[in-house]
Amino acid sequence: MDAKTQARFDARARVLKALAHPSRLFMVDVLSQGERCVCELTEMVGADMSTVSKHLAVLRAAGIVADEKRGMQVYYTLKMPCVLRFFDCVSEVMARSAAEYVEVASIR
Amino acid sequence: MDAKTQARFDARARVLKALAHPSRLFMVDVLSQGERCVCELTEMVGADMSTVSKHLAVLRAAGIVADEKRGMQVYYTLKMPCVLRFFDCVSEVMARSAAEYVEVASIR
DNA sequence: GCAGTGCTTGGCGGAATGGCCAAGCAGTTG
DNA sequence: CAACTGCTTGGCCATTCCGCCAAGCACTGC
Repeated sequence: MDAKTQARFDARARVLKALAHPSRLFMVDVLSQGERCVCELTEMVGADMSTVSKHLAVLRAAGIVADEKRGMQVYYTLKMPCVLRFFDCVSEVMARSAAEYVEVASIR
Repeated sequence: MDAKTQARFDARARVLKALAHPSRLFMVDVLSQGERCVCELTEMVGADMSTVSKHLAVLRAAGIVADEKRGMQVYYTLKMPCVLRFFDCVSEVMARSAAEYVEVASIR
């Protein structure tokens, strides 16, 4: 794997890492339906606001969401709706994995 | 976020986490062109075989690849070709991120 | 200005991840 | 059986991630 190839896969992995957390996936899902302020997302996720803010910073750094301050609130929007397509594939993987778990369980 | 929703996003995150590493993405890419034994992948990735083996175990646990022992070698195959679709979207994210980096750099 | 709200950042402890080396294990070959 | 190959597993260390609390910062309103 040469340096150029390495760099390309590093970049891809960075985006996937940004998405690879349940709370962040949930927020992306919520934001696909429209912008939300941090307070709303905090409420929905059910974690400390500082935690949610840091998750949003991760998504922002990856270019997946953008923030805009309006008045006292900061609104986040989904910049990469195409990431939603991930879910279709992931669901497929999940369905098979679940089936295998059942299979393994029944063997035991 | 109720327990059921939590479980769904946990499951999705698990698959994304399995993919969120440069070496693992590279191996998925290689496997999309056909099966490979661990020794070949080790050679291509350029890491210790034990490291590669552990990465493959992560992909296998997520249901993304499958292994089959034939003779002295273990061959891995891609079970979820749909994960390749991720890359199109990731490329798009990368292109925009790169553009922003340039922008930020030029401002400095 | 000062108190209050909304958000971000710093910091800390605990958990998970990733890499290598070494040891173990299965299958092959002499 | 003994030596060898291909792979996996255990263990260790360094690094990163993740959650909360506390502090700081920006804007609003009294």
